[in-house]
Amino acid sequence: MENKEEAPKRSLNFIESFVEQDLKDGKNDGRIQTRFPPEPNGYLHIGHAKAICLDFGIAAQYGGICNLRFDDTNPVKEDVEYVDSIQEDIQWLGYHWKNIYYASDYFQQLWNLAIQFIKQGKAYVDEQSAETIAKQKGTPTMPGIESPFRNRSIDENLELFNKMTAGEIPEGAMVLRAKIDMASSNMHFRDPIMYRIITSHPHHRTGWKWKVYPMYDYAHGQSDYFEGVTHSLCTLEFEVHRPLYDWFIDQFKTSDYRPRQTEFNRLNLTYTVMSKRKMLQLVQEGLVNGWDDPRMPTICGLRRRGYSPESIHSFIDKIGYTKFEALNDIGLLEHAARENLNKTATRVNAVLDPVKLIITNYPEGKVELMETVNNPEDESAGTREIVFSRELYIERDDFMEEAPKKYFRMTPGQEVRLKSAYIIKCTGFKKDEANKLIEIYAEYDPQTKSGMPESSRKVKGTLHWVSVAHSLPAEVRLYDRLFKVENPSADEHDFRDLLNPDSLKILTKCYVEHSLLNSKPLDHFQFQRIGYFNVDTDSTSESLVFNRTVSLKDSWAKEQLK
RNA sequence: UGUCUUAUGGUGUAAUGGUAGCACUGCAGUUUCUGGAUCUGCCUGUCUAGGUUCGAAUCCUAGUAAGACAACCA
Repeated sequence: MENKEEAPKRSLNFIESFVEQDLKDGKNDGRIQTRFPPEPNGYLHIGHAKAICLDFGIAAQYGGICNLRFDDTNPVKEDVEYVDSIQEDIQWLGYHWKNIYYASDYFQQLWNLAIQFIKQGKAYVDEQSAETIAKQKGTPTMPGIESPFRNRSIDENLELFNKMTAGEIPEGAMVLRAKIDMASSNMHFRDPIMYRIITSHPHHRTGWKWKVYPMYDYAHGQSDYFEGVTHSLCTLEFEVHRPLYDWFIDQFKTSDYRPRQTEFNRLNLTYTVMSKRKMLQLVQEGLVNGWDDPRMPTICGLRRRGYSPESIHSFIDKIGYTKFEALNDIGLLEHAARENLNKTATRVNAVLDPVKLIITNYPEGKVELMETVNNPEDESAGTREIVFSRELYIERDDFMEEAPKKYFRMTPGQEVRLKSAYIIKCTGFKKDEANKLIEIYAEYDPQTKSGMPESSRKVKGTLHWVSVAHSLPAEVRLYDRLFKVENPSADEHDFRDLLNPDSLKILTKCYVEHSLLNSKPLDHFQFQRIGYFNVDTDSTSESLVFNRTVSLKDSWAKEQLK
């Protein structure tokens, strides 16, 4: 008899439930197809990662496909620069699209369909100004009024739309509008604009070919339809667009197939901003050092900061998908990073704020190779050797002239362990005229080398260290949250006034162990007792630069706050 | 004086009419050659009022609060 333990059933989120129900109902011949539809007008951020995980994840989970489709219907804002970075970021996250499409692939098809709308009396050319059209639109609580051009003849509409298309009409002079209902309680039904004229900018793919460009509401749903998308997943703010999404498709669909739009909550993170506009401002005004500044919530920023794709997945998995507009604690993202890096990062020694420690009874000129484990959480990571000598650097924080009772580190008369080396006892120290500590003295016990029986002696504190003569100088960049307040977007002040002045501290006089000489940009490490760090893209073997991804939890720091 | 949507511990999220659970945070302890990690325990919750039901976080009604919608942006 097998005693099979029932697999713990992970509960489905509401979108998975919809998909499973659709599958059960046999909709769309049992096909599952999604798409990730970024506009190539900016860099992807962690909010997009949430959408990416859902779009690609649902497809993978239910044996469907997910395409990447660039929603490139506004040449004024879009650029190939973004097309490339978006692809790179998606791949870095570990996803593979079935096809790459562009909304611009459908320009002709969309245009043909627009002609059909005109011929059916469902669209008309309006030649009022943008201001007039806006005014006539009414407000959410007041109905709009109809355009005087609303009822012109089909022939006239056809002729004018052709002129628009041919570039004979100046930008802004005319638009094509769907003829729906100016009194609808849904603003989007008040004769939405389908096409506008843009002659001032070339499109990044079609050049100067088109003079008219479709608007989102018309282009997006129809592109979904043309592609065979079954589940069109987007964020909550598109909820009010859904009836229009459905309306357009109802006007021309010829079979049972139809894409279904479902909205989920977007990702909001504490202590940061996620809006493209604000991020662009931070970059353009030099408040951060570019889109990939490790403090930015962009995918490239997180990558450079040292977040792994796994930790991002894990984070997104933890926050879930609902219809509740939440504000997620960035602490959870940091937790996900620690959880992942704890299992994977090689432990190394780095001293960020060095002070010299001299082992007075250790022979001058002698060196020993000490074996140390690369990762106690992963035996397969193996061991390596590090160099021990008479003169070491330790952390300035790890010494106190007069220490409180709970201080387990170096203080005169107290024993500490040097990680992977010897137990030592502090015998003295030296200060300069300015009363600044410059040297610490200690004696080692030769019988306590790691691995020897005496080394199992109980010692409260263990310190990390590097050998003065064998360590490498390095620059270390310490990052903290970008903003001082939890929710900068909800604050009454300008978000730029809320930036955390201490979000970046650059330490230039650090020493790291010699093995880091061979490290490559983006390699992850744990600097023992300090935190998780990775090699910055600025780093070279002549001049090492590390970024702090996230600190280790520090219960001593907490203790001190009491 | 509109339409749509949402409301479960400090935060996020489950429970699909039947014991309100999980994760993060916090606190206490265990353990440790990282004051890390591990392990254990604890604190804290169904917006309000009615109704339906043997039974409601869940269904209904009404409130309250929050969000979205009035770009020739997506």
